[in-house]
Amino acid sequence: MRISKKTEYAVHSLLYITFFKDRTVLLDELAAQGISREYLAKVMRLLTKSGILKSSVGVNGGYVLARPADQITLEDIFNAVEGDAYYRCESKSRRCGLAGKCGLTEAFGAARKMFLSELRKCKMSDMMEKSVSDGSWLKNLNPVV
Amino acid sequence: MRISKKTEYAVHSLLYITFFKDRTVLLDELAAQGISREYLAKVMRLLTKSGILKSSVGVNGGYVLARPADQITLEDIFNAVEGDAYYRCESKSRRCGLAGKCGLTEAFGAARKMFLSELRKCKMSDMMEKSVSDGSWLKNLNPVV
DNA sequence: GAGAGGATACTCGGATAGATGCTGTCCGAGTAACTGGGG
DNA sequence: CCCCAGTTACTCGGACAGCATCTATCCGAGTATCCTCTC
Repeated sequence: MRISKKTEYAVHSLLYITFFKDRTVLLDELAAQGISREYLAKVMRLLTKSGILKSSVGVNGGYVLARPADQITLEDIFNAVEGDAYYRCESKSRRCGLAGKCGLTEAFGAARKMFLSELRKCKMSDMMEKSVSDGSWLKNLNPVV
Repeated sequence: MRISKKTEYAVHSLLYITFFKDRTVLLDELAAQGISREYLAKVMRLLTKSGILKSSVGVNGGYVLARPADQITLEDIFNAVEGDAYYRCESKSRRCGLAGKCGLTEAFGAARKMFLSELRKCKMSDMMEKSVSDGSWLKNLNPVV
């Protein structure tokens, strides 16, 4: 449930890839945002494994989106990157007579659902639009052919 | 945003205190659930500072609820215990041209609001009822006068 | 001109180390109620 | 009977160690394309 830097790295890289959607993007290009290259590689692998990206190895390899940007939500990215480990009441492993009957697991489970459903509303294509209209770097980038 | 053990300790202890709402409860009683006494003391202090509990030191000291159990929500407890540190996009500190314009901070902020509003629905008194009706330890406890 | 083999340019993924924050421990300080003795 | 000082029973809060996880680094392995050489 923690939001780590991995998610930030993933989203920014996906924005970049979305911008150059008609060509494969290199890891080095993405790392040029100021992200550790090797660490980013691991994040990209998570996105690839979960089917958000397609990667190809070898010469002319790199990354492309596996599906259109309006079919990728922040929830997809969050799940791919942060995993689905989550809180569970551990009272049973203590001398706690509640033995998980306190309803904590359920309450936090419901809260997580709301959290995720809010992330689901946020599509990659929306973020792309917002970033471009805010006059960000993406606007000024020249495709490095 | 992480849900640590502190929250679990806090909720279970508050349940105990709620059950014996007409007397002060000792730290040792609460720690008897199988929680490190000294660590729990820190959690209790967080709850006291945020106005959920009232504590008194000295002989006959201990803890009591600062307000009725139906006016204490899981959100109150969560905020008191986990604090309000939360995700902020740090792209500015990198060579990232997005400079925080990606909307990540806003998106996760909205998601957090939904998360908290769900926790707000869960009152201490509800959890108390649930725990008792599930035949838990609370039912069998004899007030240690 | 075509096929084979080597060079090149990428990603994959495991091992490892440092940083950070949670968890747990220790201990002295502070405070309020009780107790007992002296006036 | 009353007051005062000492004792006792608590919480407060800082310092510190252990540990898990996140972050970052290193490096060899694997793979696809391209280039060159040979026939």
